[in-house]
Amino acid sequence: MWNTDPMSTVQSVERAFAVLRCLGSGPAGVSEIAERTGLPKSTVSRLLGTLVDLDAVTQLDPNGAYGLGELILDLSASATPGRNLVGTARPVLEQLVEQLGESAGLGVLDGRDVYYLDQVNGDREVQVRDWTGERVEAHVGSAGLVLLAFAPASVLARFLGGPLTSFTEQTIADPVRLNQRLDETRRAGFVWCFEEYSEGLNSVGAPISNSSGRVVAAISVHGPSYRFPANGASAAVAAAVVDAANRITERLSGRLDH
Amino acid sequence: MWNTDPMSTVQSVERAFAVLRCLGSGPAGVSEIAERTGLPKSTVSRLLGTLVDLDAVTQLDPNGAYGLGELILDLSASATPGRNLVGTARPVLEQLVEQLGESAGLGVLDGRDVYYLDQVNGDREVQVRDWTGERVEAHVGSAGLVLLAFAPASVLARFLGGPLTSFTEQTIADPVRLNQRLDETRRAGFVWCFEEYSEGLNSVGAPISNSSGRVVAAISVHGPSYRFPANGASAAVAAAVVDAANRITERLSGRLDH
DNA sequence: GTGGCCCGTTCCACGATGTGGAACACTGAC
DNA sequence: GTCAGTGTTCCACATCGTGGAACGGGCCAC
Repeated sequence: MWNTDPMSTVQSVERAFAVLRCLGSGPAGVSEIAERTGLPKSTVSRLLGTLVDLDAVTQLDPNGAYGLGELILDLSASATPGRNLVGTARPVLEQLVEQLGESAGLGVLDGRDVYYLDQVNGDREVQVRDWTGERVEAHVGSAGLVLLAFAPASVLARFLGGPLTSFTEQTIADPVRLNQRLDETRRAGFVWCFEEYSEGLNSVGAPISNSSGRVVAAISVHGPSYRFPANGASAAVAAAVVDAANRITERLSGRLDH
Repeated sequence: MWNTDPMSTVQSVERAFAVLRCLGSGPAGVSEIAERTGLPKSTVSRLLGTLVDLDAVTQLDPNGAYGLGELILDLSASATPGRNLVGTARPVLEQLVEQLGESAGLGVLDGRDVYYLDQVNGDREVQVRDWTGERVEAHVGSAGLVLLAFAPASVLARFLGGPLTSFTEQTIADPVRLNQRLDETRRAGFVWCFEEYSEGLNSVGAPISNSSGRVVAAISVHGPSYRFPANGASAAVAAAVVDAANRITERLSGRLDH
């Protein structure tokens, strides 16, 4: 490894990528990777364990070969120009806001929080403030609930084993009740939140999947509880949000571009 | 981060992937990534620098946003089932061997060496032995020369700045002459080696590109110098090898599968 | 023009983390 | 059963990654 950079680099990261590059040629075992990279077997084994944890690598059979994992495909979907999440979702959010009259946002799961990547605001005088760049605990918002509902079982188990903060009297902070709710969310494909994060704030969220079929983001529409959802309109609103999410999903997988 | 693994993982690698996942949502700057990952800006900057070095990340503008780099696309081409290099190349190598009667191999650049991933052997009594799983310094074989010729300028500069071993009287171990030779190789799209690694061993190599257009491997055909290439046959043999390499290239990009 | 705020980059003392040799468990061939 | 190969795990230790702080640059308001 010839490092001509004036600034030092992180050796462990370089080594991990050396391992990944080996796997880029096809499945390989610990010994072959060790031979090719010049690293000790124990180091390779530990790096592979880390990469498996991250889903960047998958173990093809126990005590056997490793191959590249789903995360690489996930990331590559975004590395393709024109296919990044924020840019793809933006026009769809704009249409949704025009259709429903309320603000719409885009969020991703980040640790125990939803991180809001983008938001398109309605033009009413009373509206939900912009959350772009902010984070909220995942269990108190519709985007977060959707992301939890479709998260891998290990992620969800960890989340439910951690602290659940109550923000209002409506917050569901009991892990058993929350887990049941996530079951329902998975079945319905969307979820409504009624004043669980903040008094007077309602929202509905639906999942966005990438080209591998993994839920990687969620959109939500939120408004003041005194008018959102309008009486009898919650099913239609939810359907519009699910439809918008599905459109983003299809754009991410490239089907609508052909 | 909830690590339920009995064995520890490599924190630096996890952090690097946390950064990559942020960029999976769209371009972002150091401060945003720092906010989202909870890491200090200096750590994020250094990780990004490392990832840029590795081509996993690209800096979209100086003092600005970063995005995912080509390496992710490179890797994803192999993560897609049925698209790994060795499996894709194998049948083409078999046809080539049947056509030319000599052994054909597949190699990748690995440090200063070619690493031979696969080889299909001819059925003659006198043949070149199998090099699968072995490595040879890149400048003494046709596969290695092709890989050097099409390597990024920084990789080539480093290589030429390092020691060049002579194996035979024919070996070109002078960096200036070698560099000229690589120019010619780039123009021709293939290269012949005559007894430069071992007396009595000739070979011809051509590059394989992935779907991003990067040269990621090379194939070579090698035989005993007393019969390979046959008199007046070098151009036809080279053309067959280039044609086979191009077929592999097209299969890797998925065009022939449609 | 100046100052404040933001951005990303670089430095360096130090301790936290990654290391790699060795032991271990498993598998398959003879 | 033995041996040679595989991949996994452990742990003392030293090397490497860290993060606060300084820095330079750009932008905007006054």
